[in-house]
Amino acid sequence: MKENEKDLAMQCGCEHEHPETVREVREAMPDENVTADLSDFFKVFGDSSRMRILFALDRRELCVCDLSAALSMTKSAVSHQLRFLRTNHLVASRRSGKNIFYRLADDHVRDIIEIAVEHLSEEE
Amino acid sequence: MKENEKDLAMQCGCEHEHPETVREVREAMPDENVTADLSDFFKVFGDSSRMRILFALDRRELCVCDLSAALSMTKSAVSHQLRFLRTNHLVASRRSGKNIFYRLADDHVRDIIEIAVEHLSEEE
DNA sequence: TAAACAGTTGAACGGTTGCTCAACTGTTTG
DNA sequence: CAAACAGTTGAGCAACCGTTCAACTGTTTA
Repeated sequence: MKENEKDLAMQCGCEHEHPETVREVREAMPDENVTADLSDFFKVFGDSSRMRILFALDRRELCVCDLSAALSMTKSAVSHQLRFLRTNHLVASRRSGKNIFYRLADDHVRDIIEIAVEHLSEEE
Repeated sequence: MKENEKDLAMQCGCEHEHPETVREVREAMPDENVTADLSDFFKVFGDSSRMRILFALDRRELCVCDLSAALSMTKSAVSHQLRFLRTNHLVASRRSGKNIFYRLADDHVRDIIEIAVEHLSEEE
């Protein structure tokens, strides 16, 4: 067993895995920043309150107050989630008098949800 | 103000939102089960360890030991995450002797990640 | 059949997260 | 300018989640 193969083996406290395979997969792995950014992005969709907000905004532009009424959430809770969504560039806003209207920021949201619906409908 | 409009207004402790809008959005909202299933699905992608596992398996079928070596995680941690992924039908497995090999279950994984990468690359 | 290895599982812990509450900013209206 | 309304924010709390650890199952091999 070569030195670098032994190193790889050390990683899991497991002595008999397949070193060639491990090295190949390791080298093909994207940078940790990339996978972290990706999972952070999906985290945004991974909450049912945010998902419901996205569905509502998919229908039409809405102010915080109407959103909170439509979803039966407090304005505060909605606002917290909207900030999250805004930070992740999924929604955009404009002020109109006392109201701030939110809308979906781009079409990726619709695309991604569409594929997810497809996947779920195929699950048995 | 009609009775049902007052009801909607009560929902957010806010008296002056736009009742027509609120009702329209409410009626168009998918069932709570649907949004819950969707967010549960995305939750699976919302963790960097699972994301890295998916990238590794996208490259090739792998046993738990090799996965854990390639990602520098304990076998236990990998196994817990694989169970999560299996429950959500994102990976499938086969036993071969002492090893259990995992692979991606279908192509939706690749599609979804592709769109996410696209979205992230457009963010400024 | 006993030892060695691959993988799974459940409990426990520490960190994260989503909500509530209360205080705040900013805009409009009297 | 003061009151009323729309929305934001930060602290605090409870629930959730990912890891570790140790004990376990199941397969192969000597």
